[in-house]
Amino acid sequence: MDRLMKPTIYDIAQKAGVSAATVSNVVNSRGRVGEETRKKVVKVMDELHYRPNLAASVLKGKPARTIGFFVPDMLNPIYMEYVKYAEERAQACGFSIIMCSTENDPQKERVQADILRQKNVDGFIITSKFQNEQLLQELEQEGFPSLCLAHERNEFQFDSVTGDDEQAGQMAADYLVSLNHINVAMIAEKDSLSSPGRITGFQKRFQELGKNAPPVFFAEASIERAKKVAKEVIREKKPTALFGGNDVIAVGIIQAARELNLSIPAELSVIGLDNTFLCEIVSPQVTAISMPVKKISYKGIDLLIDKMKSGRDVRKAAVYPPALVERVSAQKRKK
Amino acid sequence: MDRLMKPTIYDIAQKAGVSAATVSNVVNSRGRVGEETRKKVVKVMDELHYRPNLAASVLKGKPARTIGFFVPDMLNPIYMEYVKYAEERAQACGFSIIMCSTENDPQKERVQADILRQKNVDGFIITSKFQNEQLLQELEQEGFPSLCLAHERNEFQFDSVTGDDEQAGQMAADYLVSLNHINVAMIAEKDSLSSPGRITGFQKRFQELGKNAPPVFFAEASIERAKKVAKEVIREKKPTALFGGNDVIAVGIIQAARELNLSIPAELSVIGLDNTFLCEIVSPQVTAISMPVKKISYKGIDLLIDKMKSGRDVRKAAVYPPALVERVSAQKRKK
DNA sequence: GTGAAAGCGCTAACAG
DNA sequence: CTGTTAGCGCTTTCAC
Repeated sequence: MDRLMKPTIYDIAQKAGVSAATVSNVVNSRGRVGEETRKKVVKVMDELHYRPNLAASVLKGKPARTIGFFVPDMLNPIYMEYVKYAEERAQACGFSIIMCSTENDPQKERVQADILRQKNVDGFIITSKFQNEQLLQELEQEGFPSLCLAHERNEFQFDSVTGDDEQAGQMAADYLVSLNHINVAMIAEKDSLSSPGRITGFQKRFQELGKNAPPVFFAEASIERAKKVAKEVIREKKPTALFGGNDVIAVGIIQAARELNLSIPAELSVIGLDNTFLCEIVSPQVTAISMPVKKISYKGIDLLIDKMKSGRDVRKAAVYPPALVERVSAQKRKK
Repeated sequence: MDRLMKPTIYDIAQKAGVSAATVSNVVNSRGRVGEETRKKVVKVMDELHYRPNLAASVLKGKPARTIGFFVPDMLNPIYMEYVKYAEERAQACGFSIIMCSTENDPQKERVQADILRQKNVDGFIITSKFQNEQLLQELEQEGFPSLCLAHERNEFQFDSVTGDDEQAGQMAADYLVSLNHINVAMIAEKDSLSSPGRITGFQKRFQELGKNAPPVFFAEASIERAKKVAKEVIREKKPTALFGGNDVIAVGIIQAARELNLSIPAELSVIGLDNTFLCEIVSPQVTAISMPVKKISYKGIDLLIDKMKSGRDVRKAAVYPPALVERVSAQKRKK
């Protein structure tokens, strides 16, 4: 064996005086190998710093132990959190995560999905509505293991793991009502698959409690945009409380209030949804309905791996309940 | 060809009436292929939705077009920004990024590095001091393409791309001095490889300007920890201005001031370093010395790819100058 | 300009 | 319990 080449199974076999098959068996703890031989082989592998070449076993049809993870925007705190925990869990399960930022561009989605599949990635996790419906259809048809994280696509057979958006909306409503707020509005993220549930839950709950359903306004997922919309809403509706459909929007509301010299929570109560680290960074700190991001990510990885291994074709969907995290951005309405 | 199997070059070759070698040549635009044949082959590839299997070509020794990206903590905004731009650039260059969160654990560093190399990753980008020095030595010895992003390791031969930490510290000093602040302190990140340069630049500049070098205190890289240290410093030193060695620390200072009922910038000026999105989220928005994160990431990817392709062994290091971004957290000292 | 053939490193029957 | 063998899909001389 050339001293510069990485050792192969054959080098190990030769040096240990066994066959390549035996080495392979040792590496994969498969087949019956005598304890003697096993030890010997292990010893040689250590000495030579043997590292199996995954490309070869992948070529033979074994899994690449790699997952493609698609996000529209890596700098959005909510996606960062999903990524973080997904990677954490994947690592624990012996998988790696390839990041793919798509910018919501169907073209990029397609190109990256193709590349990842050339790389024999075992499955995809998709964290926001893919723009490329045709791609989704192909994935479904081929039965390529894919999972929707933090959103659902009922038209497709993909597994999904989400927080309960409707319940989250409901909880926000309950909380605001318990604080005596009547003149309330919601600013929801435009084009988000989470928004409909959150809106429905919020409005329905108000009605169930015998109040008018609060109006809903829309903003894109950026603090800047949300701030702009919030300013308009505040000026026109003069609400005593505002519900941000996600944390980024809640932060936009906070900034709008500041620029309008409205004090929070004295003059305006604000409640967010997701409970990312943003809530603790801004001031005042934001009361929010918390989505169990870590649990969702972990379960997403688990379900996807399960799907890859079992090859099951029945769809699985997990939904986790949100929870209220009280901080200081909302208070009882002053008489 | 089985209708369920992914097509191989042989399937393409057969259907196009040529040999596998020719198909390979077409795929890689290599060798001489007649225009006629080329078109025909391309057509068949399209029809069959042919997607080359990277595992096979990697096995043959071609690059996997994948980079391993190590971060200690994905939720730290500065790393998120580095990842974001690195991925963006890598994508443009036809590479993918595998994320690896190490939590500064030498054991994890080792395990993940081994796994990535089994996966035939072409190179590593390391964003903070690896704890596992032995691993670094091995990488260096084997000439495995690796690059230090946003820090340097002069003991090793790795390429590096950084912002100029010393100059950044200097600029912070200049700015604070220009604002008439004399009673100043710095809170730097403990155990960060960026801190020494930032500290040196900051202190030296004060001395060059004929002032006393401001004292430096240390905090770990978390808002919580920084806040705690900041409170102590404020109580004991009663500074008129505080320099946060990075944005996370600056935010900790802001929160400390708030809890101490000190108004910023009226009673305390604060300046951060890095200029991540955090600076715009907190209030008041933070004046900061900005590191050109995007440029650094882009260059890091470019250098690493260059290194992989050229196999050069001379070390390259790029350093980018910081810039002052004025916001509202610092102002002229009141008489 | 195109094809035949060997082999990258590993796996999985199947023999022995 | 261990070895032989035949590929996985692609690349790359080297003939033709």
